[in-house]
Amino acid sequence: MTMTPRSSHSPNSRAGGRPGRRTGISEATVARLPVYLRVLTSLAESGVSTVSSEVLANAAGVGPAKLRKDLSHLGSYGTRGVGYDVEFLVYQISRALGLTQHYSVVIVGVGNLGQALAGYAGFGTRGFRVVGLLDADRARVGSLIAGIEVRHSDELETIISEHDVSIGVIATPAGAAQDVCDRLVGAGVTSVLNFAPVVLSVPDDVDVRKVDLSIELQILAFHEQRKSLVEQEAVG
Amino acid sequence: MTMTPRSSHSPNSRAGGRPGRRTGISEATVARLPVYLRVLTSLAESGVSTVSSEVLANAAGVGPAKLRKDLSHLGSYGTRGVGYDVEFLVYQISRALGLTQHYSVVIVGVGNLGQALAGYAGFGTRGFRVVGLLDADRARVGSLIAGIEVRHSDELETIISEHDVSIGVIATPAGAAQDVCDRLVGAGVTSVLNFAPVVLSVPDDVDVRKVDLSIELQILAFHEQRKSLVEQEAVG
DNA sequence: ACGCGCTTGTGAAGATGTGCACAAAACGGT
DNA sequence: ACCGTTTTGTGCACATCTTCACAAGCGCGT
Repeated sequence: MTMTPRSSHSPNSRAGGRPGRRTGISEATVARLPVYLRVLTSLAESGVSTVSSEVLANAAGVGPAKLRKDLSHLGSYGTRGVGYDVEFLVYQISRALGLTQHYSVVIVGVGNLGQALAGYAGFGTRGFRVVGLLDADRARVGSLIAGIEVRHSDELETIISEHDVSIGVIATPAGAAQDVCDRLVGAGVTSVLNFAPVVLSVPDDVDVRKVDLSIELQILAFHEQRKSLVEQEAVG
Repeated sequence: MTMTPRSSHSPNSRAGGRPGRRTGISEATVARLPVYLRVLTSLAESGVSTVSSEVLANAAGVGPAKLRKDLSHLGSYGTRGVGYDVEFLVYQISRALGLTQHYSVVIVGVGNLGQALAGYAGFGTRGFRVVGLLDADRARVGSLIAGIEVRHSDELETIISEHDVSIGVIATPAGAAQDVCDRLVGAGVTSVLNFAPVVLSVPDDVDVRKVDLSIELQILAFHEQRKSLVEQEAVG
């Protein structure tokens, strides 16, 4: 066979290699920061100005020690004996996550899922702006979804370079996903959020995150099965 | 305050405590098995009857050693010097995940996302059957989505007990999610897949998995930021 | 029948993530 | 000014996950 035996077997790999060596923030922590951020935002709206690690941790569904360790990676915000200043912490987490910058996003595939994503509140707020809704089906082109006009996939490269898009969301059928991904990457996108049930292959300097409904269901099925096995054993 | 200081701070907790002690399959492995399963199914459809760990691992986007260790937890299927029999492995993984049983699923919330989920192919196949589509909005009740009639949320308990539903999918707005979750759990559901951007609290014997679009985006933003920092440094 | 090349399965080492327990620090009341 | 209470920040031990490296096993050609 002609294919290189050693293609790419790094999991979430990005350019450098080791996670978090530069920033000191580990992958696991990064995955939890958005949760803290949401809880904090909600607290701020409720007029709370200070939280303890215990309260915040409970609201976020983690242990207090983990929370404190996570936050300590950003710096020593927080006052001993008192807690954390909500607004200040919101700002610090936002900054750590890079949400003080603005990112342009294109969504490719305007089926039910694509429409749901386009309308999703989380996209509009917090530094993300959907600058393109693309679909291969000309019947859908021209319609307005969440105030954005659907354009044809042919315009993918144009839109990406016009708006300096760095994040692409793939909500196409499985068959089209790799092609779309290649075009996104070719046009300069460096982060991809993939909803299609396929494993995408990309260069090392591109990040891919996968959201896969059927995988989540299957994981739940595993635990369901385990529960019923335990039940049977308890009976016997 | 009257609330118990120690509420629930276990991460994905289920009844027993330690993960995988009974089955010997670790959480990380379980999360990858569905990926292998999909790749294998696709290979089987292409007429491939045998794969090596290297080929399968590349197709699944993991390293070969990890793949072999994962599979070794299910048993010693696979032949040294040859590889794995595709069909046999499909069966074994399906069995390990509990997909040889059938699960009834209800989807609550029939907005764009709920509709996308209802139509999603992964739900119909592989042991899952959507037996209920529920919405609180009477304007939507009665319409047909993916061949299933939308019923009113009031019927939640009825449908769950009639069909012995064990898995509930929450695709409602954030505000309604915890109430819906409580009702699902109250009616006997033991696994929940949550798409609403809130942290659900449930009894220890109920599994919750969360899918959160805005969290995924924020994680990508973090890596984007890190990339641009590295760039700057390279220039300076 | 035998040896050679290939690929699995796995022990052991290393990396990453988690939880405990306590010292350090800040506030408030006296 | 000081002491007690509260809560952070973190060193350390433990658990989990990943990766390496290689022995054990299998099939094929001779």
